[in-house]
Amino acid sequence: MATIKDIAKEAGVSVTTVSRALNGYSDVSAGTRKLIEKTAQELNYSPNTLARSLVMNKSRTIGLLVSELNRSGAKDMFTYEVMCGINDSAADEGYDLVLFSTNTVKQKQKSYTQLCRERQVEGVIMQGIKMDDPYIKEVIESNIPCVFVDVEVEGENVGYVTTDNIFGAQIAVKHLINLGHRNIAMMNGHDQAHVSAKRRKGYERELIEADIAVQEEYIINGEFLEPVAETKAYRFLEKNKHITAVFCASDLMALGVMKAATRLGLKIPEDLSIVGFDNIVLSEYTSPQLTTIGQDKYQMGYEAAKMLTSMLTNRIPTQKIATLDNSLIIRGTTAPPK
Amino acid sequence: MATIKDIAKEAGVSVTTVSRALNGYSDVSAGTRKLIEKTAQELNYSPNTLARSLVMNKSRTIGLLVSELNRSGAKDMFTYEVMCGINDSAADEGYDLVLFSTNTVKQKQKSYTQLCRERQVEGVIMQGIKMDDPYIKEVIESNIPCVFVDVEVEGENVGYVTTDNIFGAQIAVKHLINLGHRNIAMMNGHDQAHVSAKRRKGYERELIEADIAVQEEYIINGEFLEPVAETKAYRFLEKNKHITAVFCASDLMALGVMKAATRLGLKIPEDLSIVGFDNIVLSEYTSPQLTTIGQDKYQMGYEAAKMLTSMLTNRIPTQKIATLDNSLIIRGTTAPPK
DNA sequence: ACAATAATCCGAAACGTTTCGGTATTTGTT
DNA sequence: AACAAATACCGAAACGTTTCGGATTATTGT
Repeated sequence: MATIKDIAKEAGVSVTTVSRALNGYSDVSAGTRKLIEKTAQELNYSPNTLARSLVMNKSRTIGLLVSELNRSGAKDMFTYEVMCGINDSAADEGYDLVLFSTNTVKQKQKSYTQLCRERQVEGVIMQGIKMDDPYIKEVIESNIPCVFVDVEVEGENVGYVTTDNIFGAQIAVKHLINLGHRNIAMMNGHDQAHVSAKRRKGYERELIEADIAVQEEYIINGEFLEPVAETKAYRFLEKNKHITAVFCASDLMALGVMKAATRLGLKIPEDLSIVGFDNIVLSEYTSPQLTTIGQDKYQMGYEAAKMLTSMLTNRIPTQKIATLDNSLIIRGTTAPPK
Repeated sequence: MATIKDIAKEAGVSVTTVSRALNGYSDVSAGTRKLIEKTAQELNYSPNTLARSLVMNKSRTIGLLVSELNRSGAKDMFTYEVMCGINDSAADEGYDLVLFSTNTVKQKQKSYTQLCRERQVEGVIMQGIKMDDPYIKEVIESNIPCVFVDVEVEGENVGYVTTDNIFGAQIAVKHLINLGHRNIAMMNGHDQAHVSAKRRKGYERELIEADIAVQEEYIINGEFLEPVAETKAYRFLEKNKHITAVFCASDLMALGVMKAATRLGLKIPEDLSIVGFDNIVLSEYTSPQLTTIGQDKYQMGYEAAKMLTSMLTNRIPTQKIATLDNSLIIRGTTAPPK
């Protein structure tokens, strides 16, 4: 509980000098600096960041806003891995991380700007937020720097990091086409996810390139949820026996499709090929192992935090978009059609 | 950026009155309160928590110290799920959460007390820390309230939440014995984990109860890591063909054992029964699905945060130990021996 | 009508820092 | 020797809040 005052008194100097000595300013002699450092050590001093932040108007804190940070995120470890990256990067740059967990209820009570100002964060990273979330508009209007993960929003102080979702979807579908598939369905996420639109575009683009007609009814909305995907896939596959492959916008939904296929007595990959998206941990443990599009979630988090901190420190305009690579990981759920 | 001063000026009252009005004190008339609230609204005021914390000497912030918050935690979602519980509970009580991620390198540079004081946290929750971690001693000595997850440490301001690890291990082993197994090995975690000692004790106790001799060489150290468990299990099972079951101190290690068994041509569960511990998400996706001891990780987190906040608010001594239930989840990796 | 009490309000200090502007001392220059 | 410049230090204000003690006015009981 020793303060800078205590040190000043003990060392017989002013608080100004203590502050300047401890912060490495040049206008303090080597002798007094040594003395001050010694007494600081003795008194077991550690600075009060609150006071510092207050006067400097800089908290060196960034907010991490995860929409619905909850157990359902436990299956795809997406959130967690991104968070690890953010955490490491923030630590590297000397920023603290404070967790904002909101849900729709809380959002109604408190505006985004209020939330940020109350907790005095310098910037925020947003993850898992839907495109129609009211916070997005607020973020763009506010002058608090923000970077989104997997939502393509831009603005004066707003950037995002994502992977090339169109490309990812294209290589997934191309893989299926190369294997000889022609009747390829898509299990997409809900409409309000940015990645859904992109992945769908990639799917369609690749089909057109191979001269395969895009059939609206082959695109199913699985809401990014495993059970929903399973139910929808069951009904769909039951009716559409000619479908030989399905591209899923997420691994989790792919798991649902696999379950549905199994229930229908379809052998994977002989009767039905499946490719997912995300390369979640689980995808290696299904049998057969899931063919999927891999993206480096940790790196996404790392880049997001890096972008934000650079926005915070530089006045020169920072790169506000980062598109990371993704790649096809061929495993056991894809094979030529019979 | 409106402050309490701006409101005072605008409303024509003193800052004292504004503060007291906004904080619901009684010595302000209904009229002025209305006025102040209105102008606060108009100026889009939000309080500066830094200033508040500084003067009140309360930050309403709790630190979450996760040792090595990194990608390796991605497989068992343990950390993540506990965190969700902590987060929810902290939010319920009106506390903010700041992430401390440390590793052994950083710990050498900065003491625990320094870390806490710098970030002005009122208390901390520790997770995934080893028994020989130097921070533990510091925690007990310091007067900063702390609760551990899965480490049984007690002190004036220190509590912990865990599940009944001895009991869990006992019901796991009892299940194997009831199936008819007699030669049961144990894949334990590293010595520095508190849960290792407990689970081992449960294992031994149950064997003794069934009049089976405890063989030291049947207890293997898999370091809580899947690849280590796999290697060790391979060597062990190769030499000890009479072993018909192995109890693992974690699901992750159980996965390793399963892989080793498969490589040795052992059929699960016909040739080898396996039971894990934790009930991680993955355990449902192996084939066959893993029989394991389930514990509610979310609840552990929730209880931990609840305990901490109650320590923080009450001066009356709080319950400092919480032991949660766990239960046997029978799935596909256990069967009678041939 | 008068004191006692209640109801409202406010000034100023405090929390622990940083930093602007300034002063005193020493050194360097001619 | 006189002056400029560099060096080492410090006082006080500022950041935005809370809160103690007091001050002013209105209400009450007799």
